[in-house]
Amino acid sequence: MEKLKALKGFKDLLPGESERWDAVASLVRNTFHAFGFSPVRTPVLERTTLFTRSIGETTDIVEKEMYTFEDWDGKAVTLRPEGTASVVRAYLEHRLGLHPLPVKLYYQGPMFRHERPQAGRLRQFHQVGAEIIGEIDPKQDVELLSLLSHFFEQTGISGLTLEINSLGCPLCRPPYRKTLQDYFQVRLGTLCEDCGRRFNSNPLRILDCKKATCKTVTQEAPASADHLCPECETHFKAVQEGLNVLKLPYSLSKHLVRGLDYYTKTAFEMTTTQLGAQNAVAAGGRFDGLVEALGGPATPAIGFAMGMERIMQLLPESQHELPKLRLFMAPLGEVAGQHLFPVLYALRQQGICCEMGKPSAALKRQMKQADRLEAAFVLIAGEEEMAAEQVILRNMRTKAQLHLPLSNLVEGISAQIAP
RNA sequence: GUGGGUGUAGCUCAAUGGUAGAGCACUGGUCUGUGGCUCCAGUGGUUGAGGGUUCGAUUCCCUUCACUCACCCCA
Repeated sequence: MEKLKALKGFKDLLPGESERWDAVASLVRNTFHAFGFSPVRTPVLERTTLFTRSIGETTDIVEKEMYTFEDWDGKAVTLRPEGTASVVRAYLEHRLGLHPLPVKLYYQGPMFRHERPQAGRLRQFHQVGAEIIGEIDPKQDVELLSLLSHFFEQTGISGLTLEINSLGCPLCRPPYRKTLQDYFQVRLGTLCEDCGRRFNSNPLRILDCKKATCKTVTQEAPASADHLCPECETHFKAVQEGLNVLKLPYSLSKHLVRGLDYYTKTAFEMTTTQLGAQNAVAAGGRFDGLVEALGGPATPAIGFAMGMERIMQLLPESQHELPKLRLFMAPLGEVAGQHLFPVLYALRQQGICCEMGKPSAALKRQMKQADRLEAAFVLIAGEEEMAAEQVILRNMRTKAQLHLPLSNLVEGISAQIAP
């Protein structure tokens, strides 16, 4: 029989690692809440058109990476490859724009792209994202970046760089794109094969080609930040000033581009050098045209997404610590076992993490089990103790033992072992 | 989709053209009601799968699959 196993690019999260994910999730909750963001959860399955209209028909994601299939009613549906489109869809569907603007939302959950797995890249991966919808003010850009920066500070991850750029808007991007194509037109011979393709499909992409030969060509290429319309230029300047006021470190990256079509103006990435080729830990930008493109009123917005798997790889070891077992109860014989069983339940109801051994097992064996589970305390209830209406409570670290009466046992235990 | 690397016990890895071993882990004993340490023993592998060469293949060759890294793309 064929061995059953998880699909390529899909991973199980086992005890040990799961707790670390929970810890990061709760850090997300606290941090994002402090910055005024509310959580949303949207379905993982959406109509395919949501993504083709938002991400862009000709992007690689839409063309060859989406898990798309026909639903029972014959309609094309897709496992979401990213989160922003769904959030905007929900924003429009539930008329969240009727709330005071801007609306600030965040989400976390699995995304799906059929790519070849490699370091920091899976087919089911997890993102945490935040969006500010309904406000064009560059202060929103700065607020969002301050959240990003503060969050990573809280994680203890070091060695991150915030890079920013401006991609322009529908007014200044087309002429810039033309300028760029003119520049590359006469240099096509020196570009790599991939860049030859990009020249027509997405000339901006040539700017972040990794090949050395292309890099020498792109070095002198015109930068979008130098070809902005007055509005975009003012906006970009204001963002930089805002970052300076908050003393947030960043660097201007003239050749930073985005993979999804909906981005405008401010674009940014949080990168690391410790993760191999997949060096972006978080990325995002302004998407002032997306809400309208999905059928809503013209509404400016900005957001980012962070890759959970990449964050987990960078998280310092100190964050791995697991909660330990507080109490292990070792009954010797059925009488003790039956007496302790309700006590076990009562202690757990108080939120105390405890386990109980098998009454038929020898004390030595139960002690060993308690040790393996890293129990802080062990409760020993043998025949002698039961006859004397008491139990022994042993502190495993100090080896100190004391007797507790059977009456009011739950209270007696919790008073002794409270952390 | 393209290219490179690697597949031996649950984990980390040895070894040899003559049908496999260690450490860790696990189970038990040493220790008749008190854990960690020591020592001893035990469980555990059709050497990823299929085919070929050979008297004989885990080792050499081919194919395939899986994992992995990189390209592409992207968080």
